[in-house]
Amino acid sequence: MIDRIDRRILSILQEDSTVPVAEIGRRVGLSTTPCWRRIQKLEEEGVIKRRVAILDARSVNVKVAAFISITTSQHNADWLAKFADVIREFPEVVEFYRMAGKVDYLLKVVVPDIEAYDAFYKRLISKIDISDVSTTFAMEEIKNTSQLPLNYVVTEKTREPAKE
Amino acid sequence: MIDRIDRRILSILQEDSTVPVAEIGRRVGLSTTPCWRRIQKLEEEGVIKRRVAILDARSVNVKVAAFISITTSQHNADWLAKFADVIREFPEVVEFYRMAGKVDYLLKVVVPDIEAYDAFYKRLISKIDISDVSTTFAMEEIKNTSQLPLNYVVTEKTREPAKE
DNA sequence: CGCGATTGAGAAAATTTTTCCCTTAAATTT
DNA sequence: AAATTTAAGGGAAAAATTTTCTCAATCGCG
Repeated sequence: MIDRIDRRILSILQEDSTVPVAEIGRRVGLSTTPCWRRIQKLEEEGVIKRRVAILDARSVNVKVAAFISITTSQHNADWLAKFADVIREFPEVVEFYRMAGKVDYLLKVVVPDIEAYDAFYKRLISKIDISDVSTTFAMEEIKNTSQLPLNYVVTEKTREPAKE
Repeated sequence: MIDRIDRRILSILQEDSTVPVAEIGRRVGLSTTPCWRRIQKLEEEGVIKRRVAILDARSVNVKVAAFISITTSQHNADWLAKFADVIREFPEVVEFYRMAGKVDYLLKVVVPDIEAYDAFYKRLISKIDISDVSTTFAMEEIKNTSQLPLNYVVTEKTREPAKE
């Protein structure tokens, strides 16, 4: 079970995973070893999934983000499995959800520009047969974070009321 | 300018930032020092924005993702600035875009369940006056990665044709 | 009360990052 | 084409950090 100290550790690592364990320990009031063990445990339990470098979209030339809403008449597991496999092949697709409601699937795609989007789109529909598609483009990215809110974490005995 | 080696380094770090510099060097055919210097440079230039821990949404009790489409009659910079500030306060909002087309803004929000979504929604509309809102829920997260495609990176002299 | 079980701490070992100094290769100037 | 600067790589050593090991304190509970 995650406790308050774990939560603070997670908060720090979500923000910046380069801070040394000793420093994390200092901030949460622990010495290096127990702090290190907690982090280790959080990794083993899968609470921490991975540690990654976050790149600047502009620098890697993907300045345009598009959201693609897909509605399909196909609703069986096989079709979805195939669809999912195809999608996973495209590195441009950074998010992919099955949705409730009118739209069946939602994709977030990143590409350099509109032309590249069009090229991507053609490749996509050539690979898989989808009936109804609609795309909207993001003009401005106001917020985009990998940090999940930690105020809903179930800690020892008490559910905390919302508060970061 | 980013070259092929840099791109391979970025690819490795995007996937797993815990691999030692010496090992990265080995994989890209460099010794530790020049590899380390390249990484340093990529950080200074802002190509690498940060290094973070990615948490498991389930483990931190945010099992539901919702997309909120907002249409407003307000279209001036002041209103947007205020709106953006309000939104940034909510840790539940992990993405926030200004869109082209019918919908003005798109938010991605993560919460534990539908009730929590409703509570969030009430807090949101109490803080800011928005006219037209529509929410759709993700039933299944099929793909969600922080890894940007690197096939569009402009490397020395030649633009690479699409190929991961 | 005592007895595991859990959690924390300090010191030391192992690994990794970072610095320093030197060599090579490429580019630029004359 | 020679000379000179500039950029990039490499090895070894220093510094910092992670990881292991051993031991002490604390807590829950029969």
